[in-house]
Formats: sequence, structure tokens, C-alpha cells
Amino acid sequence: MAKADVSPRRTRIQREKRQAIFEAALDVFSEKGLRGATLDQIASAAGLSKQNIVYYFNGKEAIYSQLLESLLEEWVSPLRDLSAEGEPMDEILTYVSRKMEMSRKMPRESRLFATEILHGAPRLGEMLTDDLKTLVDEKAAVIANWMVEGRLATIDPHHLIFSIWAMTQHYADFDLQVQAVLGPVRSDTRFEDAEAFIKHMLVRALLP
Amino acid sequence: MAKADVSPRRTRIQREKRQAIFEAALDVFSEKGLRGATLDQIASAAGLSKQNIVYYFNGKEAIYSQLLESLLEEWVSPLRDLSAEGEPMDEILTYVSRKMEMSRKMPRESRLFATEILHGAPRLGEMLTDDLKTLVDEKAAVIANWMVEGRLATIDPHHLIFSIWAMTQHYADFDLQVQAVLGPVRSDTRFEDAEAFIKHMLVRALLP
DNA sequence: GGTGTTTCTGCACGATCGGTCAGAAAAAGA
DNA sequence: TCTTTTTCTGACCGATCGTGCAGAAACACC
Repeated sequence: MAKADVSPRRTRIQREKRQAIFEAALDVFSEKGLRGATLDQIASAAGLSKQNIVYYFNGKEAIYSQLLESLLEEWVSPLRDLSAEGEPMDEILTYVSRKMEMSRKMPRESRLFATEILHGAPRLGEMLTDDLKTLVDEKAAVIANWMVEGRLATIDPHHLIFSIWAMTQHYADFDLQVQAVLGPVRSDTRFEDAEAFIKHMLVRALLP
Repeated sequence: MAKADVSPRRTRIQREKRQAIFEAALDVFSEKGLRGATLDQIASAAGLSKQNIVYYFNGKEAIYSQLLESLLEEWVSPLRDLSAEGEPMDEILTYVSRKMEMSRKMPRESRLFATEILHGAPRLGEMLTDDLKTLVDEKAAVIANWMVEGRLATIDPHHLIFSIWAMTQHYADFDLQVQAVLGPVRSDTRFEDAEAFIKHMLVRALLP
């Protein structure tokens, strides 16, 4: 589907500049959205001229699409790493830890995906119904199996995964609201507190 | 602050047209965002001309701001109705029910607020740090008191509220992803299943 | 140093969008 | 009915934005 570069052969300058553009685009797109962002803003943030941006990417949409695509694999890696071989509760709590770490360290990526899905995800489309669904179904089956074995309490594995997504990503996507409500005093430990809270809830819900 | 109409005196036509514009704007803004939406799209959706839209509102931003403001009170009403006089578990589960009902019946409003906060909420600002913080602090205190009285297990009330926001709104804001993952088969009961799941988790977490 | 390729810029076009304004049309009030 | 106010429209403007293109500048290779 992706008409991606048939020749991934890139010069040093191409690699550097493309990376700089990606970094700048992540900044601008995550803050303003696809339509709110302008090529000038991205160019300025990348320290390049607008025309030079167009030289490396065929237009604004191309940057956006390729940026999304380049981030997708890392974005779902925590779930992919959830292993059927591990200790059930450990695996799930590790998953929560990694998701919270991403909310802390990659809020721009979280907001980028959130905005995309929120607005219809025209650029993800099959990625959701195919790849993501397959991955989630597979991991849900692993969790369901743990429940059958009596190693976890029985709850719906799909909604369990949804609830982990929701709670962890909430602290990235809605960080502004969280900070506004918590105030400056309690806000300095909000990520640690949130992680402890989520894990506490999940342990209570999942202990056999 | 709001230079809102000093005279709320409105003719019948004004009321009807303003309402039609609000309805159309909610459609367009929730789908495309503030910058992605155009006056022509709103006008077309409202069955009016672009100039007529400008006649009733002073520009696009004004529609957006007044729309947000007009929805805010209803949006937080479920939390406002959480009563210290009620039975603790009932009150919290009723709150979840009402939030899920809003995700089901008011997804446009949910996405509108989500996008606004996600992108910095320049139009809410003090509304969050003042009104919302006050409301949440007040209700968190109510819940904390229930815990002191031994009527609920002790967990952090603020993060409890955040987790309810996150889980319930997830099914509105990320409905596309939820549907993609669940598939058409399981998706028809997704709201009922989600509500049951969330309540189950909260009961487990909150039972003394 | 010469040559071909890659990288970058100046210029400018066309499209879109938000907003203005005079005046027409419709409604309300007398 | 006549007048006043409200409502609506057509024409248009300035600004912004994405994009194309010719050619300059920088670079790589021999």
C-alpha cells in the first residue's frame, strides 16, 4: 500500500535532514494537528526553508503520513512484548510501567496518535482493523488463557487492554487538565502516583 | 471577560438560527477541529450562507468559544451531581453510568473537549484551574471522607476520578479504534460490556 | 580541476479562507 | 399602509498556504 521509497538508499545529508524534519514535524503536528500546522512552522522548527522541506518530502501530508508510520511500531511495542511465558501479573504490570513511561517521555507521540484516531484516522485505517486488531486479539488470548489456568481473576481481556490504554494515555493526552486539577503542589509526583494507582487497581481486579 | 451579549433578549429567529449554527458547528468542529473546520462547512451544515453565519456570530472563533462554553456545564454535571448524602458505591457507580451514557449519546461533545484540551485548551484556561479544580477537589474530599468512614477502600480520590474520566471517555474519543479492535461481532454490545467492565473493576477496587 | 549529481533558494502562481460592506429583502412595529 | 428594524445576500478584498519550477549553490566523484 505504502508507495514508500523503493530505494531506502539515502545519503548522509538525506538521513540528517529527514530526521530533523521528522523531529520538527512531531513538535508542530502534535501541538497543532495536521491542518493547524503549516509548512513554514515545520521548516522554521527544523531550521530549513519551506521549499527545502518539499524537496525531501512530497508535501505536508507525506510528512505526516510517514511520521505516523515511522512511530507506529515503537508505539505498540510494549503490548507486543507482553509475553505468554512470563508471570501473568508481572507481565501486565510491566506493560503498565512501559505505557506510563511512554506517557511521560513521549507525550507528543501520544497526542499525535490520539488526534489522528479522534479525527477518523484516515491514514491508519487498515492498520487498526488488521495489524492492531491481530495484535490485541493475540495478547487478549494470552491473558484469557492465564485466567482459564486460574492465574488471574476472570475479566474481559479486551476491555482490560482498553482500560490500560485509556488510563495510561490519559496522563499524556490530558496532562494539561490533570495538572490544572492537581495543582502545582501535588503535580510534581503525578506520574508516579498515577502509575501506583493504576497498578493498585489492576492488582485488585486481577488477583484470583 | 466574555464580552457576551449584554442583552440576552433574542428574537425567535435569532434563537432558531443560533441553535442551528451551534448544532452544525458541533458537527464540523468535533470532526475537523477548530482550524480544520471552515465557515463554509458550518454554513452548509446549518443550511445558511457564510455571511449569515458571520451576522450571528463575530467570526469562527466566537462560534467555537461560545459553543464550548454552552456545553461545559452539562459536560461536568454528572460529577456535580455526585452527592455526599448518597450511598458511596451507588454514587460512584451512578457517576460511571452517566459518564458512559454521555460517551454513547454525546460523542461529538466528548471529542470536542478532548481536542481542545489535547491542543492546549487556550479557550478554557482558568475554567480548568478554577472551576473544574474546585469541583474535583470538592468531590474528591467527599470520596475521601467515605474512605475515612470505612465505607470505601482507601485509594487516591483524584486519580480515581481521572481513571473514570479516562476509561469512560475512551469509548467516545477512541471509538474508532475500539470498533476496529473488537470487530463487528463483539462491537454491538461494546458500551454495555465496557460499562459492566469498568463498574466491576471499580467495585473490586473500592469495596472496603 | 572538471563534471555530474545532489541540495537548496528565489520567485511566483493558484486556491482557499476569514472577514467586510453596501444594499436588497423580509419581518416587525406604528 | 408606512416606517423602522432585523435579516440576508452578492461582490469583493487581503492574507495565508501549499506547491511548482528554473536555476543557483554545494557537494561527490574521477
